[in-house]
Amino acid sequence: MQGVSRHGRGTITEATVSRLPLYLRSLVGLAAEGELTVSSEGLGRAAGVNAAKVRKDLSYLGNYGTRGVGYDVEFLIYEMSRELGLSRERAVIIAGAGNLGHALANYRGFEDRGFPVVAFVDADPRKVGSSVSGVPVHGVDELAHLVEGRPGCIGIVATPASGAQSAVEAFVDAGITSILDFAPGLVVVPDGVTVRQVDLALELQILSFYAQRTDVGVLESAESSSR
Amino acid sequence: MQGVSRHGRGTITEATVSRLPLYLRSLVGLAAEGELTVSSEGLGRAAGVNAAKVRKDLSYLGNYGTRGVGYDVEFLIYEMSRELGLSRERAVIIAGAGNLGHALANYRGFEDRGFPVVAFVDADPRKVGSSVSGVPVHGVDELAHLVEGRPGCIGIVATPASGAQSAVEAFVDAGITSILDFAPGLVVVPDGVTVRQVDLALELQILSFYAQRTDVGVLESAESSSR
DNA sequence: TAGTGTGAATTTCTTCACAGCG
DNA sequence: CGCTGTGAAGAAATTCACACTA
Repeated sequence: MQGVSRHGRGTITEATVSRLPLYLRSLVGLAAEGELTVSSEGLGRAAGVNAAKVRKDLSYLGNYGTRGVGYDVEFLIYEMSRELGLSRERAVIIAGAGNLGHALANYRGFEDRGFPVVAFVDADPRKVGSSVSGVPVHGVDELAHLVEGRPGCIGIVATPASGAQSAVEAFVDAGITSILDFAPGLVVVPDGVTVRQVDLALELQILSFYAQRTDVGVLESAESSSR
Repeated sequence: MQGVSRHGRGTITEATVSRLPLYLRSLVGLAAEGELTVSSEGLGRAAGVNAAKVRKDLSYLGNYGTRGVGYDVEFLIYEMSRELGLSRERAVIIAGAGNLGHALANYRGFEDRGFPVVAFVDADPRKVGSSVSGVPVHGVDELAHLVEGRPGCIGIVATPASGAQSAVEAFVDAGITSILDFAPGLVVVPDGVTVRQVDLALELQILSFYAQRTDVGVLESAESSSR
């Protein structure tokens, strides 16, 4: 992909965008420790990223550093939050009030970071009207109404795989353009809609690949001491 | 990173490794629909990847295709499973028997895809000895014993952020080298240990960035019909 | 003929290295 | 001097395009 065009200077690439939240997380930590400024070196150490990359990434946001000193922690938090669209809260609506949905609704980390879970929607009429950890369960037909007055809210798909495509379509029809999808399988969306998929079993399979290499290494080292 | 060296032909790159499970998922779906062979075009469509990339990725595994025909679905499933180290089950141990841990233990998708959740470990002595959805909760000190006789098993960190580093260390000390980490924050591991981090709030922040671009577009299109 | 396998071209991402500023 | 900001170099990943073959 070719980078995301922007208001200010040139473009921010995908790779950079996906690291900004990482920096933000680290900066908040540094601020909590009372640090007033931080160098690219220091921020890199905190975020697990090398210093040159930090500088290049931050340079996309503007010239916020001071040569010989570093970056002002609070100021950078402010600018980065703005860039990430975190200046205001974004409501989260979860499709699928099952196990995973419950866990997500209970997860404090969302609300804490400005993403309050405001509602479930579920296709099962028996669940509609109930409420889970204080979050009400609505019918899918109420989605448009839920989105109203909550511009820029985010949808989470926590349905079984079979329900994912229709959940996504319901979100899109209701005007939601940012979706986090936990269901395995391909979903098709129109242009202008962003979907990020988190497939947990798929993560385990990737780990399995690397684990196997270790397995082999262990077996090998029983015979020789090869790497 | 520089690619993962291999037994057979050259190397498989990181990017390719992370797509293999995607192909596998699609192939299993195709097999269930009774497809016997599939072209790179068809597999790409099913996996959401372009055909040239599919061919290049698969060529790392070997010359498994037939010109003019495509790939044998069952055979490719077999070879890919082997490559991913899925020929045998890999037990999963979850650190942290909280909300998220519960949801993960209940998630059928793990067991179904060859990753049975065999145990929790938790630092809270009040939880030790109990069991959640049929999965027993052990003390951290029992970890080494749990890993014994389960080579190549995988650890999942589902603790609060504050407990993540020590959970990871406990896993590593017990001989686990593949870890899926749901806690936000940097964890440090020795060489030879693979950690994949899934930070849910971070995913939402990335979505927020793209959502903001849409927001702006909406505001703009109230004045002009740009875009 | 349809579709693989792969060199070569292209694009994207990372890292280097250093001029220049506070 | 210390550290940013950035061109330029390098590496990795993607895409093109086509020779080749079952």
